[in-house]
Amino acid sequence: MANEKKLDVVILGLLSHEDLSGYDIKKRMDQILSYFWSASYGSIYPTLSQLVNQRLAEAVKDSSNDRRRTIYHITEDGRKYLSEWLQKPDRKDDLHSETALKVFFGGCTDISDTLQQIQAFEAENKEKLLQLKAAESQLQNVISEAQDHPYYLLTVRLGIATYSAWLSWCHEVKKYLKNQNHQ
Amino acid sequence: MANEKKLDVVILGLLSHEDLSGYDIKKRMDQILSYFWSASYGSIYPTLSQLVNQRLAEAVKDSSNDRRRTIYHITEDGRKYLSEWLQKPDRKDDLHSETALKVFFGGCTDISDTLQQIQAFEAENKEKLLQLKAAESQLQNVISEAQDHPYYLLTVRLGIATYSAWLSWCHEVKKYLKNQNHQ
DNA sequence: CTTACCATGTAAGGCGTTACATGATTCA
DNA sequence: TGAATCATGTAACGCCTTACATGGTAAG
Repeated sequence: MANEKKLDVVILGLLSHEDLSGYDIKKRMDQILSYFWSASYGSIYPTLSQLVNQRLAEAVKDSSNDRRRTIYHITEDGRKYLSEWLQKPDRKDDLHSETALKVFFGGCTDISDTLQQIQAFEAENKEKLLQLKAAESQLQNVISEAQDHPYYLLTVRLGIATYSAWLSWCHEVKKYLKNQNHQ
Repeated sequence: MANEKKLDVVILGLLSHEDLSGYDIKKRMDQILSYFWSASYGSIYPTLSQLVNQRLAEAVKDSSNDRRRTIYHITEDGRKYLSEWLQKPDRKDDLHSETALKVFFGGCTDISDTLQQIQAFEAENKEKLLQLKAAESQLQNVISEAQDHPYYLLTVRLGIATYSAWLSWCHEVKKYLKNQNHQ
């Protein structure tokens, strides 16, 4: 099958800007990609070894630091591989939503249960929206300083658009459920 | 680990309305859950066996038809299990977006490549939005006929909200990229 | 008669998480 | 000196998809 695994290109993408350790990569992913991509150490380190085996990245010892630390550097082949992936028309965009599932099957439980789920979902979305708006402001201040910043900003805007839409939906669901509850 | 697998409750949810075969379940999921949940036969059939082993569902032979066909019926334990899951506060809502990834790393390739990705993404979203709006109209016509319809409608509204937001984002990205291209 | 759809199921293998294991360094 | 953070890695295990295997029925 065409490779379903995308962690390799995500890592190459991060390495295309700067050399990073496995630990750094995890941090970057948690900070800036987390709302539409995630990975654990248990997949990051093996993928890094694999990238080295395929000559898409090189392991470089970090001499600037006492700590045991391996930083990785993207190779020319790695850049080519990344760029080919960016040109491939295959894309998959999946939403896996347990909240949607719990609303969908809401008829099987009390309205108050579904209402609680929605309120929790709403709170999470508000929190994430705040974070993304903070990131947006920061990026707008430094937009001209690096070539990649406009792309980061566009991605943040996707997050903002998505969470805003979900928040509106939460209002709609709450309104409906509360109305039902009082009848 | 707390069970990550949710296919069992999805199937129980579908069985809570009507008895279904594995084949029916797949069809239902493709038709009405596909934009926020999916599954293949390779996971549906084993999960059905497992539900029977756990006494959450029963296998019933279908006598109304010549064809070999096993339909499944939810048990009281199954309903209890579903309802407990609906009350549990744990929820996970994940967006896995390769389009976002391709925009994020857009600086590593030509603007025209990213533009193409966005145009394809836009076309897919328009298509899905049309489908959901058709589903919305249908549901609004029969809203009072079954207790679950309002919940289905709310879920469809989530899809509409999400795809509309993504379409607006596509416009924004296109505008930015085209502007860059002409400078 | 052949295409499309109905219908079920298994095996191989990929992908990823969690838990575990280990140990250094920094800061209070 | 103890907690937090830096840092890497493996093993077990779970979940899921794809591909394969099989065969019936309806409609044109």
